[in-house]
Amino acid sequence: MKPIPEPSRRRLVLLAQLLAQQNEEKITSIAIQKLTGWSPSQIRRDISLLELHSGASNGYKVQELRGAICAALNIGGNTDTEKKCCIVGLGRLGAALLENSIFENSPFRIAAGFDSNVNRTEVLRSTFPLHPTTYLERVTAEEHIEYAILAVPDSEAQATAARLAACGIKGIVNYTGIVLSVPETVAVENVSPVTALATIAARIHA
Amino acid sequence: MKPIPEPSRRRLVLLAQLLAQQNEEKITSIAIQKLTGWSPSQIRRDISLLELHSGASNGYKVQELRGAICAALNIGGNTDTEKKCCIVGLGRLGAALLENSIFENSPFRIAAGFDSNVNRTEVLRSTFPLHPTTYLERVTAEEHIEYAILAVPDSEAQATAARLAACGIKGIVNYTGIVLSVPETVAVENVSPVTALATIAARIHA
DNA sequence: CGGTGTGAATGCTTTCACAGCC
DNA sequence: GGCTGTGAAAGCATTCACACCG
Repeated sequence: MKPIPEPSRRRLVLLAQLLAQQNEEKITSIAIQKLTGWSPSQIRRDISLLELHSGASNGYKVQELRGAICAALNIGGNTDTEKKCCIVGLGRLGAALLENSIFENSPFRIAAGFDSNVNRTEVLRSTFPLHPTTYLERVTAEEHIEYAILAVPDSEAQATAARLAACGIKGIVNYTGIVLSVPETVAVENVSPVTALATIAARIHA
Repeated sequence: MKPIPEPSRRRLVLLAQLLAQQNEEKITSIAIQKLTGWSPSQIRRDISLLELHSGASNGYKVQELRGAICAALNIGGNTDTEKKCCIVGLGRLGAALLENSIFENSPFRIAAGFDSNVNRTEVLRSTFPLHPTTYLERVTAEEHIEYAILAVPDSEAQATAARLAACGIKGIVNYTGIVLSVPETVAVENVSPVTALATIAARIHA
């Protein structure tokens, strides 16, 4: 399968999520437009990239389509494609993510949490082990952790990201207010509230 | 000034943030490449959209450039362009954002928090007022709140987003796992950990 | 009909390459 | 020499429009 362009990928990820929330058995590109605002031809083009060829001529079967998207983007929900993640930084924000229900029904499983303050790793409760950040390299290697959620204080963000990159982590979800510099082998998604607000504000007037 | 295309806007928002973290007095497009991975010609093109014409021929003055970006994207740090926001949903995640330091030195000011559980609004401490969600319409109008951070449970996400849209909110930062349907007058930025991880995972293999 | 899938056309974005400036 | 700013070319993404299918 040929590579799927970035804008389509981002839409397909959201589409997969949206289909998971759907009750109907079938859905048309026009119905998807109503939910997302994307144009029907764009939606059809995105889907055609999956080479699904489900041939159906009046709408897509919701679950089949969702399965095809997950397969193409390797974000399948079944356990054999499960991806291991860790949370680095267990302050208020990081600790809030320990709530495991967030990741239920997602292909991601949190396999470890880290904080440089040993107190926190001992006091907090969670369904997966918490370690001092000193063990970052060892645990990520042993557990084959691929993704990281970064929620350390801004002052430690860049240094921690560099360590994660050195561990061979494939992607970082960045909740810090810092713009990270990492090798291009590491994908970063910036989701700090301030960055997100600024992105929106820039769209409004600019 | 002509409208700035979306990909450029997203990069410029990050660039502004990155410049704020910089110590040097000047910076070149090549130095920015080292930090971000973007190509120098792309960076120069993005900056040229600002019509800064600072004419300098060996690099940009960091603070001047940052100021120009903030001005063009209306994300200025000075108090008169300050933008008011609210946090809706004060569970673990929403409550974590009460930590006001996150928004320090940003052009955004949290002016209110909401939760449907009156207990939480009374127990939690914060530097701005917390209200029961019943008052959402009233308070957003009185306080002229423009942006919202949505951190309610998934089951209430769509309904709450609809209410925010009806209030005339301009943008929503969505920390829920739900894909929101809102009128196109409302900008949405999806930053739930699961969506962010999925976007990254899709990039890796696809 | 009401819908999908897809060449072909259009419209954006990125990259190239070079004139102009310090 | 090293760097910016920008026309012009190349490369992508989106939209159009229509053949085809149930």
